[in-house]
Amino acid sequence: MPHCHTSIETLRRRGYRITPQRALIIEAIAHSCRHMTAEEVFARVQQRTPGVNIATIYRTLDFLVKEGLAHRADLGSGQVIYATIQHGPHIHLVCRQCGTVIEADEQLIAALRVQLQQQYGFAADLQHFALSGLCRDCQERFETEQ
Amino acid sequence: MPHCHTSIETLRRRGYRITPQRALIIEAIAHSCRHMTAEEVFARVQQRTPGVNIATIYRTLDFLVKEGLAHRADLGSGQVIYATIQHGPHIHLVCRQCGTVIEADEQLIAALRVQLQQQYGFAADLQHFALSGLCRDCQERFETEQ
DNA sequence: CTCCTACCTGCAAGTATTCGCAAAAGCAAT
DNA sequence: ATTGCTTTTGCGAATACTTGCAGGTAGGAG
Repeated sequence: MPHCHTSIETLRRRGYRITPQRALIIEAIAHSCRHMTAEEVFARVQQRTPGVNIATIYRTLDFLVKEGLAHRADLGSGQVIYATIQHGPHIHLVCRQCGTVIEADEQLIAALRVQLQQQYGFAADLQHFALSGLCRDCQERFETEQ
Repeated sequence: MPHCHTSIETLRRRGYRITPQRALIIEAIAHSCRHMTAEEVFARVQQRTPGVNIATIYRTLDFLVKEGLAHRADLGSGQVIYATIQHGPHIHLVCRQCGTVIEADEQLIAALRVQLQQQYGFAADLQHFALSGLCRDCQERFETEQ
């Protein structure tokens, strides 16, 4: 599994310390084939090394996001998920009525990325982000209702 | 100020009850010229009618978002803001390193809206959403650092 | 291999947000 | 104006997340 080592090397190169806790957390989200909540990361880390504190999980996840080695998406109503940058890029379309999540292709926003960089000098993390809206079914319900 | 009445009428038409609390909260975010945090809405409502509970603020804000009468944006690190749909649409570009927020023009995502509707039948709330990334300065720091 | 120091972590307390339930109050019909 | 049914609210407790601080440890210098 190469990419947790890549992340660790990147952090070392930037002058951060590699603690057992950080290694465990990086490994946890790298090996998960899906996104994980903070609580799920905590459970997985606990399994291998009990005693790691939940505050460390939150701090380290935020730290990895800040360093660009993980992504954070707020799906609304308390659902916050984390994933490594190696996960195939995609968009979460979250219905604000029924909560359904559709995963859309990232190609849709390739043009947006370029424009944001050119016009605002902003390098957007568009690999893994959430959009709120209404799914097809809920749109229909809304129309008939009112 | 017409648009808080519009929101109230919409809710009534959909069969929801108009309580004094709801009216106050709708008025609060409608009259604010900026986005507000839940705490700011609470403060403003308290000013006029002490006794409204903070849980009601959270519940009502979520309710308004679900009904499409307000928007919610998570700017990261605990910053969650709400705004009415009447606010001019725009994108928040939030730097994940330094926290700076740039407000970008909504025109950039007009095409995306159409594509999401056509390909996924999804009506995205693109009037007021947040994107995480790196601002120009932090990109430069990253490049020189490593 | 040991020391040193700044960076990290654990702990416990603090803040933000949500939930369950009983009481209160819209509003439609009478 | 009153009744009745259902939705909302307030309250307190539970959960989710953050912060301050003191002690622990990674990793460079000697």
